[in-house]
Amino acid sequence: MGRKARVSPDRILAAAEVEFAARGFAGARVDRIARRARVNKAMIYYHFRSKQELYRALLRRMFQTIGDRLREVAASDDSPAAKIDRVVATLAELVGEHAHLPAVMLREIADGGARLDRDTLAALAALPAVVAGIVQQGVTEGAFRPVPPIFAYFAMVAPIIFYRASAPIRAEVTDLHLVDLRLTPEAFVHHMQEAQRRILAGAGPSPSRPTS
Amino acid sequence: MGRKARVSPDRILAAAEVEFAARGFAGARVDRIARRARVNKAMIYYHFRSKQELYRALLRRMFQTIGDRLREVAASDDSPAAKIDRVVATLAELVGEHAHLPAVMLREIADGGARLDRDTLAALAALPAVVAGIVQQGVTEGAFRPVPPIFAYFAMVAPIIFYRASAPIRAEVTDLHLVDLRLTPEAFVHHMQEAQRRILAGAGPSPSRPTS
DNA sequence: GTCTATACTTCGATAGAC
DNA sequence: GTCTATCGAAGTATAGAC
Repeated sequence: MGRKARVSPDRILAAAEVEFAARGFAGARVDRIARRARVNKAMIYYHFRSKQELYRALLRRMFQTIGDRLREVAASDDSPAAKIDRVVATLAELVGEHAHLPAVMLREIADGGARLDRDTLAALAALPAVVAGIVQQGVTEGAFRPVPPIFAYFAMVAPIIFYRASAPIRAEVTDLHLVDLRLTPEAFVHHMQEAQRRILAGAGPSPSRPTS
Repeated sequence: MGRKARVSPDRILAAAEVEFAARGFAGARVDRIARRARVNKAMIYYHFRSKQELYRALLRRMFQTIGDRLREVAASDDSPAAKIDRVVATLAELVGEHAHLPAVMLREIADGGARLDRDTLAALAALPAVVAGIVQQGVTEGAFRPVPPIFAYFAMVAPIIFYRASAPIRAEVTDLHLVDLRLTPEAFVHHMQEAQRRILAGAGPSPSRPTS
C-alpha cells in the first residue's frame, strides 16, 4: 500500500544531500537537485513546499540518524571507556557511509543555525547530550575525570568532521607536494580513540581507584 | 604618498569578511559588501576584478595572518609543551579577535577548497606544517610521543573553530532550555591545553627522560 | 502525481560620464 | 578614483494542462 509514493521524496532527499553538501544552501540549485533525482523540478515543490523546507527535512533526517546510532551505543552495557571508543568509531563510520554529512554540518554551523527550526535544533542538541551522559557515567564510576560536556563533544566530533570534509583539500595539498597530509581513516580513528581515552582518563592510572 | 589609496580596498576586505563569513561565497552579495564598506559597488570591481577575486584576496590575507602568528610561537625558545599551549591560546585569540574567521574556514573546507588558488593553498598548508614542526621537536626531545602531524593539527584546530563558530547555535539551544551548552572561552582554552598535553605526552611521566 | 511554460526577482558585472 | 544606470544571466516558484 502506497510504497511507490515514497520513492520520489526519497530520491529527492538523496539528491538534495549531495547538492547542499557540495554548494551550501545559497549555492544549491533546485534544478540540479531535480536533474540528479531524475524528477521534474515541479515535483520538488509538490513534495516539499520550498527549497528551504527541503533543506530542513534533510537536516532533521541527518541529525535523527546520527542521534539514533549514538543512543544505541550509549544504551549498551559496555564500560564508559568502551562506549567512547564506539562513539568515535560510529561517528567515523557515519561520515564514511554518508560522505556528504560533514560538509552539511560544517555549513550549518557556519550559518549559525539560521535555518534550523525548533525540532531540528532539538535533534542536534541531543547529540552532545548523549556524549555528556557517557562521560557522566564514567565520572560516576571513577573511570573518567569530569570535563564540560560540550568540550568532550567538540573534542570528539570536530576533528572527525574536519578530517573527512578536508579530504579533497588534503589530497590537493599532498599532490602539489606542499606537505604530506595523508592519513588513512583506520589510523585516524585509532589515534582519535587513543586521544579521547587520554583526555578523559581519571587522575590515576589504575582503572578502578576508590574515590575517597 | 598615496596612503589614502589603501583605505578603500581595506574597508572592502573588512566588509567582505563579514559578508562571506555570514553567508558563504554563493550567499554573499556584492551590493551588501559595498554598502557595509561605504563604497560604491563599482569600486569593488575596480579594486578587485570580481567577486571571486575579492574572496581569494580575503582568504590569502586570513591564512597569512594565522600562519604569521603560529610561526612566531614556533620560532620562540619555549619548550615544545609550552609552544603547544601557546598555539592553542594563539588560535583562540585569533578567532576571538576575528570573529568571522571560523565561519570562513568552515565554509572553505566544506567547499573542498574549490576556490583556492595555489598561493592560498600553500598558505593554508603551512598551518599544519608549523604544528608538525613543534610536535617533531617534542618527539626528538623525548617529551612527546609521535603522532601523525595532520592528526595533531586537527585535534587542536577543529574543536577551537567549532567552539567559536557554534556560539550562536549553542546560545539558542541553551535559551530554549534544550541542554545547557555554556562554557566560557577561558575554560574552553584551559581544557584544550590540558587535552593537547595529554594527547602528546610521552609514555613516561618524567619530563626529560633519556631516550636510550 | 507529472510535465511544460513562464512570471517575477535578484544579482554579478560593465559602460560611460565626471 | 568615483558614481549612475542598466544589461543580461540565473534562479525560485507557480499556473495550468494532462
